[in-house]
Amino acid sequence: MSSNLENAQAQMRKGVLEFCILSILSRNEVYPSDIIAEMKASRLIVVEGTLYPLLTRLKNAGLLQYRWEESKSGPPRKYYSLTVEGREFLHALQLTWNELVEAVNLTTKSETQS
Amino acid sequence: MSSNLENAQAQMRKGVLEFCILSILSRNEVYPSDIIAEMKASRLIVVEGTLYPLLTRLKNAGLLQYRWEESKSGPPRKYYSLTVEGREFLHALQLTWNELVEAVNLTTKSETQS
DNA sequence: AACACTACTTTGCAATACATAGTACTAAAT
DNA sequence: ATTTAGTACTATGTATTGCAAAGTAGTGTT
Repeated sequence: MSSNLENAQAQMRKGVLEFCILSILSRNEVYPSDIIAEMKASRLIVVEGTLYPLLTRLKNAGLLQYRWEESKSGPPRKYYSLTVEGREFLHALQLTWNELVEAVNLTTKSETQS
Repeated sequence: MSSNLENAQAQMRKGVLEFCILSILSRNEVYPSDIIAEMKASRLIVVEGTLYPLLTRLKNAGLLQYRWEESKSGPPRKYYSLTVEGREFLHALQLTWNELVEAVNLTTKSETQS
C-alpha cells in the first residue's frame, strides 16, 4: 500500500503523461525505449506497462503512426511519429497546459481578498 | 462519448485537483460550495460528486478536519480546514508541482541536441 | 402541509496507470 | 545446433478515482 503523498504526486504526473509523450514524438521519430529514457531524464517516470498501451491508444485514435525498423541488437522496433492530426492535438494540449499552470498559480498563490 | 482532446484535458486537471483544494483550504476555512465557486473562478471545474467524496477521503486520511456551522438559508454546513499534517502534505505537493512544471517545460520545450 | 432551495451522501460506471506474466525475435555461448 | 541472455512488444487483471445520477435531509416560504 502506497502513501497518500505518493498517490497524489503520481496523480499529478499522470495528468501530463500524454502531453509529454506527444511532445517528445513531435521532435524525434523514436521507439518506446527512447521515450522511457527521455522521460526518466526529466524525472517523469514511465514504465513499459503504461507506455505500450498508451501508444497503441494514441495510434488507434489517429494521432500517431509507426513504421517497423530492424535492430542489430534484438527484435524489430516500432518507430513512432505524429500524424497531422496528432500535431494539432499536441498544439491544443500545449494551450491547455499553459492555462492550467496559470489557473493553479491563481489558486495556490492568491491571497484572500474581499 | 467525449473526444480524445477533452479526455486528455480533463486528465491534466484531475492531476492538480487535490493540490488546489488543499491550497484553497490553507487560506480560508470554507465549506464545499465555496470551493466549487473558487475553482470555477480559476477555470478549474469541480462538481459535487467529485468534491464531497474527495473531502471525506482527505478527512479520513487525517489531512482535513471540519466543524458544523448553522446556516440561515438551509441545512448546516461542514466548514473544512487543514490539520497540521495537512499543511505538511500541502507543502510537499507544492514542491512536487514546482518540479513537475520544470520537468514538463524541459520535455516540451527542449530542442533535439546530439 | 406542500414546495423550493441548499447541503450532504451514496451508488454505479468508465477511464487509465501499473504490476505482472507472456510471446517472439536476435545474437552469443557452449 | 541448441541453449541462454537480452531486447521489444503484447495481454491480462487490479486499484484508483472523477463523475453522473439518484437519494436523504434540513430550513424557510407560500
